[in-house]
Amino acid sequence: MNLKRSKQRDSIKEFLASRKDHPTADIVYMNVRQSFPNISLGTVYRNLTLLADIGEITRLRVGDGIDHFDYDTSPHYHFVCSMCGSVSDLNLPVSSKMTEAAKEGFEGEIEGQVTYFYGRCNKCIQKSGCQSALQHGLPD
Amino acid sequence: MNLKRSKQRDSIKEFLASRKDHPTADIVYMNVRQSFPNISLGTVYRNLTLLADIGEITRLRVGDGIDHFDYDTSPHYHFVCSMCGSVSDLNLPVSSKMTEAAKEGFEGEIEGQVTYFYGRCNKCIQKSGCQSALQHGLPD
DNA sequence: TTCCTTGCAAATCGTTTGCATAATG
DNA sequence: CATTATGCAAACGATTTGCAAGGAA
Repeated sequence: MNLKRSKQRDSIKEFLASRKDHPTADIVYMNVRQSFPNISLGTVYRNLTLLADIGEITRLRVGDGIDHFDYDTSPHYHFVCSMCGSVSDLNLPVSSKMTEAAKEGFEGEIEGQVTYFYGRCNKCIQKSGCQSALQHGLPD
Repeated sequence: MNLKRSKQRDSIKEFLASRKDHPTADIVYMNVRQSFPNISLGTVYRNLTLLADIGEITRLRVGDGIDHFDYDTSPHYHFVCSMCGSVSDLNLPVSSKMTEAAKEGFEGEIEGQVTYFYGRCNKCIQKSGCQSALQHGLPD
């Protein structure tokens, strides 16, 4: 399976690299369309999946049913706002202690763990004088 | 929002209580259908959502894009097999240390965290012999 | 010229919802 | 009786896929 460069894929990578939040496929689509008005959603999905498969980006599944994508593939934790759904990086050292602990007495191979934190982001706290009914599908 | 008992809902709860794995809506549907041949998938979804909302069961989102449901609402960790997709309980004490650590220096409210472990379950290890890392998101 | 990539549209998958009818309290 | 729950089917949103045409090596 040999890769051939494409301007669309380059543009998708470039856009992702420019953002510190973690855009969804649709956000990527809307933005890349400004440089490539004819690009299709399918192409965006195909490239995001491909880039994730070869390890150039990370696919984030944070429980809202929508995939988010992160240009930063180094291990770090994420925070998900239950009100607005925004995803951001957390400044918290990554520890493998829990994974190690989980291996104890488990008959099977534990390769890793997924952890994300949820709550209310700063912006939503400040807005919250007015009550927002919009809840995301995160466990309470 | 008053509840009225229904045989279908009882049956769904009963089925869920009988399983230590964490069935999807479809699995619940297929099984409950043996007692209620006319039950619809919609009813199963409606009841699972309702039960999760009132806290009688837990909705599990483990990154496979399919919701799993757990009759056990007490806090505990889960293991997801990357090969067969099965979800099982882990015998690992729940700690809030990570959540506490995450709150440090974060401008926003962290309410909790979601953690699950992944790898290969015992059954899949025995079936797969030597070929190990091949199935893991690598391009074909 | 090979075969990877694209745009487009249709298809898929899990889940939700509108509606008329049935069941519950 | 006033509501809530159901079965059915259609609608939904996110993602994938088949195909013919375009583009890179």
